[in-house]
Amino acid sequence: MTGAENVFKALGDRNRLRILAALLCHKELCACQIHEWLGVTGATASKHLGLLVDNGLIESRKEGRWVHYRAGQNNPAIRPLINWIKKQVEIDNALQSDLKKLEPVTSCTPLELRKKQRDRAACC
Amino acid sequence: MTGAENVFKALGDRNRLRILAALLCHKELCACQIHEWLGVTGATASKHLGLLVDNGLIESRKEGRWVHYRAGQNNPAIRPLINWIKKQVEIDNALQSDLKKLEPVTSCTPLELRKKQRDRAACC
DNA sequence: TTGACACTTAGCTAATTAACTAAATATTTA
DNA sequence: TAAATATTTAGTTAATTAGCTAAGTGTCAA
Repeated sequence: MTGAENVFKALGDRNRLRILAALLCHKELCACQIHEWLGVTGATASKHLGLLVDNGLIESRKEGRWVHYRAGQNNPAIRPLINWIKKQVEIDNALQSDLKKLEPVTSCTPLELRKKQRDRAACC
Repeated sequence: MTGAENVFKALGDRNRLRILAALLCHKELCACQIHEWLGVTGATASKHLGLLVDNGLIESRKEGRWVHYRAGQNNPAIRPLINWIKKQVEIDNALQSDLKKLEPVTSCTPLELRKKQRDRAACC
């Protein structure tokens, strides 16, 4: 019925909240970086990202074969909600240590990240 | 993991959002008034109310055999979130016309409401 | 004290959904 | 052009959950 209901449904999932939290402290992340960090298949990550986009919580920008995501800015109605979430993320210790694990992923380009993944796969 | 996740889960349900919307424009409602208006069994309404209470979104006050509910005020962290919801409720036409149907229920005491329900049951 | 009443808890069922694999689409590189 | 890569879509399965009925708890009134 209400748009708010769908927005809350989108936010009421651990992995989608993680994605939003990551984008609140990283400006822009590539789909493959997010999928790597989340620890789910690319298909699953893509679904979560799509849901967040549909509800205006994040935005995407396509660049060649990569899709970059950032926190939603274009919908002013949702701004205060995102600000509230930002505060909750900051005081959530578990989430903060979770976000630390993002750093090895964000410190290299999507290309380098892929190479690492290939190398890791080769050793098994 | 995060508290925010559970808050959003609680809000991501149509009937629980309806309850909160009702309490944002009625100060205090009895469980039986809410259950009547929602159109679900008392048990189901009770479960929804319990979930909202658990997450600090509403508060309850027991008075004899009745339990009165009101929007949450005691948790300052959640205040801005509730204010945001209030705005969304105001601009949601479907929800507004839904809330109009609350009036026949709020215009009589729990006792009178019960009597009406009995009369209605008797005629079938 | 007995019965009616308001609400909650327990247990079940049907619907929803998060995750996976496989296949499709789109883009780049050899 | 063919192969590789990044992402999305389709379809399946297992877990979650909103709703129900029935039973339990606490309060009030006859």
